[in-house]
Parts: sequence; structure tokens; C-alpha cells
Amino acid sequence: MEQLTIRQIAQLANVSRSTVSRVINNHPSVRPEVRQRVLEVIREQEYVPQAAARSLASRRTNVVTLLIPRSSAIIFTDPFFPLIIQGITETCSERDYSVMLSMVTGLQERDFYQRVLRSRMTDGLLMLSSDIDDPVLPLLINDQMPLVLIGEHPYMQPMYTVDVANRAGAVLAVNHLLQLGHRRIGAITGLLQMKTAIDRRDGYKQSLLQAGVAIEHQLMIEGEFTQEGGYAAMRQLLSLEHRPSAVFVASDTMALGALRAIYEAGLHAPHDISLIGFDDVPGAAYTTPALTTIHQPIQKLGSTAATMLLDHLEGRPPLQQHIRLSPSLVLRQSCGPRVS
Amino acid sequence: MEQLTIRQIAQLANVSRSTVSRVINNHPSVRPEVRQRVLEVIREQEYVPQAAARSLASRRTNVVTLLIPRSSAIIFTDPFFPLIIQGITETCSERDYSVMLSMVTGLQERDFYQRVLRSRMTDGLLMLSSDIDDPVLPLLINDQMPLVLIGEHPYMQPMYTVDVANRAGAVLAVNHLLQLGHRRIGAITGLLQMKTAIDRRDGYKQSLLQAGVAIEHQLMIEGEFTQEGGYAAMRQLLSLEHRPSAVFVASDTMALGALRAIYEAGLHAPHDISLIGFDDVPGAAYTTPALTTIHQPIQKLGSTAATMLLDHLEGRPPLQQHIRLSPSLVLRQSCGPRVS
DNA sequence: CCTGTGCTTGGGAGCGATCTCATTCTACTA
DNA sequence: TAGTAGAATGAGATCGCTCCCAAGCACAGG
Repeated sequence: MEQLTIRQIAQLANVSRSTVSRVINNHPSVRPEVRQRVLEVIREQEYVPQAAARSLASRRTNVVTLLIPRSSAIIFTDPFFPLIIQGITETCSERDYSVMLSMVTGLQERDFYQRVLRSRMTDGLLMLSSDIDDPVLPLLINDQMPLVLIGEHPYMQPMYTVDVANRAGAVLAVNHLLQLGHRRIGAITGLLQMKTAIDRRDGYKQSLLQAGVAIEHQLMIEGEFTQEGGYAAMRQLLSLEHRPSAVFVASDTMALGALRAIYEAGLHAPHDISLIGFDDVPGAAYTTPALTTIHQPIQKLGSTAATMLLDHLEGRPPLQQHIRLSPSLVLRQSCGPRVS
Repeated sequence: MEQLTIRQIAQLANVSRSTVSRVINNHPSVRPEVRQRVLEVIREQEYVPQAAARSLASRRTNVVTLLIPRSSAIIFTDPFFPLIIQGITETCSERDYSVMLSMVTGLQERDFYQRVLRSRMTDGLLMLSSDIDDPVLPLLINDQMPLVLIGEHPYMQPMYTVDVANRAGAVLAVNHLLQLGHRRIGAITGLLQMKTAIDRRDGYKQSLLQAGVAIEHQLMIEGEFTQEGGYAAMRQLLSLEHRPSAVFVASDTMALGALRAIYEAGLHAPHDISLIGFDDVPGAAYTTPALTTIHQPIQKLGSTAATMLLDHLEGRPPLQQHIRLSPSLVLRQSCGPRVS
């Protein structure tokens, strides 16, 4: 597969390099018949312009980078990621962009920063938000790197963010429990160094307060966003002398662990205790009992973020700078009415 | 952040561009003190060579592409992927390579082929194997693109492959069931258009034959590698008049569905029926009952594949062209002795 | 003291595109 | 019919690096 250059394509089509370049880049001022002829040759020869030469001259790479920071990597086994990646790659692919993947772990952050950003190999960044105090974010914002943050941030203000309405989702969940008659409702939250965890916990509190139910701090347990985290937290809740009749768990993965703890304690959901999750991961329909949860449009999250970034890169700034997608309640079998 | 070029670095260090280039590329013939001085300037200025210019001149990009073909995309929600990706990015990162992600769905295959390969944006490919008759693989092999296939192929011969010993793993699993006294053992296999599914089924057959147990075709059910697939298959097995006392399920994800079918039939594992999975996904320890399964070193699969590819790209061909990693048995609670 | 050898160093010529600017061509107006 | 605006085209410079080759230099041997 020897590669032709734009020069040879030009010769074959009897035009200049400039004209071929115009055709490739959809520049208007090329006579239709000439354009035809050039496209013909390009197709015949299966010519594709060389990316490196192109970016050197044009200062654009048509590459965006998905940045997965340190703490997200820990929970990278969450089914969350494949879906979000799928949303991103689909959108980028359609619009002729490539996606690079960067998992920034530990102290390589600075290195990454150097290599990827200063080497100009990417036009823009999609970043999964994670720890509030992640040190990379301020650097990126400061450098004016085109950036869409997937997830919100309490005080840093990146130009664009996409997120699910986490707080509203939690309200949805807890309201459901309240409607079933529960009053003593526990919460298993993620680590509160993540915005997502905070928002979901706030939704829990908001819902209770609106219903006039007092908040008991011993009913709110913080844990890692993993099965282990959910398991440990649930054990703690079950060991209370007056245990809750229902629990809101801030992620399905944690809910899995919680279910196990319930099972090991010889109890059954929803009979002895109701459980509601968050995320609606693919496995949630197959737990025992099937998990009632809050569905997030995860793939949409990815595609929306990608769309915003590409629009920005192409000089058509998105109408909204901050988009918040709506979660929804998915009823399954893990919640039931309070038995008194 | 205005960007310095190699020219300015050269000036600041009082040497020529060539010398700076030599320092960057670790060329030996630079006097140590000069090298020091140049490195100093580079560090001070936070200079990083521009990727595009570099690849244009050197004809190398330091980018490898992870190719996720059509049919894999369907089961992309499998926790398999994050881990493999993690293995790949870690290795690549260490060795100064970037990872591009390409999900090739449907009819875009040809397009992808054009855009990514002929545009020379990548030095090599890591491909997740999928359907045996995937149309992209022959094209890649034919083009001599540096390629490591993750998974084996029955008749195409890519230069490099990494895989888990699927057949041996299945033997491990079924032997375990045999040892527990089971003789009527069912199998839920993946779709047999995938090499992985075939190998695991062959291991199942091999184990039975070696134990002198006749193979009954009605006990082997084919299904998709999803929870739904496992669910449907298990229902079929349970509806047999003489149902198996144990079932080998070719993936944990399917096993989840199978567990649900058992539960819905009013049965219990392992009391009424033993179940063994394959993969050891993170959730496997948190099913009810916890799933006995075959562990695969998934992350290692990714890092090994990456290592092979990079070694090849850097002119140090790996010693083995085909690597097969060993799976292992993980005992949990879903298997028990046969009750007669 | 001169020449040969081997290590350092510098300069120039690409790599393959884009982009600006000047030039040619077309067609329309006065 | 000449003049001219505007569209279409081409040539050359340029992007920032690598790599080849020639020149500089020091030292050893004859």
C-alpha cells in the first residue's frame, strides 16, 4: 500500500495541489465539473490526506481526548464507562473526529499534561469529573483548553458541563420510598469528595425535609462507589438498634453489595427492607430481587458532551453552556410498602 | 501559552536544532554537558515537541488504536472492557504511546479503514476479536498492518495473538462439577460464531468425554453473551423433563440471567442446581449466591497485548507470537455436591 | 608534523498538507 | 466594445520537526 500524496492526485486530475486541497476541505470556489473530476480520482486511488501533514499546516488535529482522572479509574469497572464511551465515539465518528483515551493515574498527571496538551495532539478535552479537588481541572481551565466536563463542579467553572440531575434523581427515589409509606429511610452515599455523591445526598435530604421527616445522621452512611462499599455501609445500617425500613443507595454497584449484606443477615428485600439504587446499570434488572432504581441516560451524556465540544471547536458555540439531563424512576422488585 | 519551537530551544541552549533533536530522541552522540544544558532549557521552558511535525518527519505517530468491532460493541456493557482498556492504557502510557479508540459499528467498517489506516494516524492496532467472519480482519492482515488480536482465530493467522486458554478454563470448570458428583451437566454457551464461545464449549465437551460422560445435545444451549441470553437459555434447560443437576455457563453475565431464571422457577442454587460461570467479573462475588467461576486475568490480557505490539513497533519482535494466559478456578457459593 | 579515525555538531533538504496572494478567466455592465 | 467585479486557479511560502551528509575537532600513530 504505497501512499499517494496530494501532489500526485493533482497531476492525475490535471489541476493544482491547491484545487485538490479545496475539494477535500469543501471550499466553495471550485467549478462543479472540476470538483467531480477530482473526487473521482480521490475515490479511485483511495486517497486519504495524511493526518500529520494536515495538522501541521492547519493547526487542527480532529482528535479529542477523553480524560479519565485518577479517582474515576478506581471505579472504572463500573458499567457506566462503556456506555459513556460509546456515546462519545459514536458522535465523534459521525463528525470525523477521532477519540483518544487518557487514564491519568496517580502522579503522572503533570506528565500527561505535558505530553498530551503541549504536544498539540488534541483539539479538545472531555473530562469525567471525579474528586472535587482533582488538581488537573484548574490547570486545564487556566490554559483555556477547550473542555467539556462530564459532571458538575461546585466552585470551578469550566466553560461547558453536562450532567445528570443527580439531586432531582435522588428526590425521585426518596419520594418513591416515602410514597410507599416509609419514614425511617437510610442513605448509603458515595464518598463526599465527589460532586455526584454530594448531589445525591442532598436530594435525599431535600426529599425528607419536604416531607417533614427529620434527618438522622446515623442513617446516612458514606462509602466507596463499589460493591464492597455498599456492603460495608449496609452492614452498618443493619446493626442499628432501630434499623431503617428502606434505604436509598447512591449507585447500583453499591446496591449490589447492600443486597448481599441483607441476604447474609437473613433478611429479604423488599419484605424486610426496601432498597432503591441509582444508575440503572444493565445488571440491575438481574439482581435478586430485581433492583428498583433511577435511570440515567448515560450514553446520551457522552454524546451530548461530544456534541458540545465539537460544536465549540467548529466555531458554533452551543446554545447552552451547562446541560443537565433528566433521570427517571424505574420500578422493579426491590421496593415495597412499609410493613408495620 | 505560546508554544516554543525546537529552533528557539536551540537558540536558548546555544546549539543547533539538530542537537536538540538528538537530545530529545536520545541519540548517543551528544556530549554529556551539552545534553544537560539542553535538557535544562527544555525543562525550564516546558517544551514538548509538536506531535504533528514529528510524525510528518519521522513517519511514526506513537499512537496505537484499539479497535472494537461491531459485534463486540453489542456486549460492550460487559465489565470486561474497562479492565482490558485499563491494561492497555497503562502499558502504553508508560512507554509514551497514546491510545486511540475506535468502535467500528455496522457499515462504517470500510470508512474507518480509510480514515484511520490510510491517514497514517496510528502505528499499530489492537483488535478485540469477535465474530469469526468479521470482514475487517482479513483486510488488516492483508495490508500488513502491525496488529495484535486479543482472542484467537480459527483460520486467519494474524501475526500476534493474546488470549486466555478458554478451553482449559472450561475444562477446569466442568471438572469441578464432575468432582462434586454431577453427571448430568448442562452448558450455556455463547453464540458459536465467536471463537471464545466455541473454545469454551469444546472444553466442556472435552471434560465430559474424558470423564466418560456422554454428551447430550439437548443439554447444550446457545445464547447471546448477555443477561437476557443466559436467562432464556436457563429457562430452556429448566423446562427439560429431566433437567441437569449442574450447569456450566460460558460467561458471568449470562450466569446472572441464569440465576434469575432459577430464582423465578422457585429453585435455589446450589441446592437444586449448581452453577459455574466464566470471567470472574467484579460483580460475581455479589450475586446471590456468590458465583463460583473461572477467573481470567483480563487486565493482564490488555497489557500483554500492548506490550507485544509496542515491542514489535520498536523493532524488538516479541519472543512468542501467540500468548495464552491461564485462567483459574474461583470457589464461591453457587456450586454444591449432587443431591440424589 | 601530517594524516587518518571517530566522535560531535551544524546546515539543508525534505515530510505532505494548508493558506495567502497574485493571476487568469468569465461574465456582466455601462 | 471596453472596463471591471468576482469567481476559479496556481505558485510559493510555511507549519515544526527528522535525517542525511559534510564539516569541525581532538587524538593517536607513523
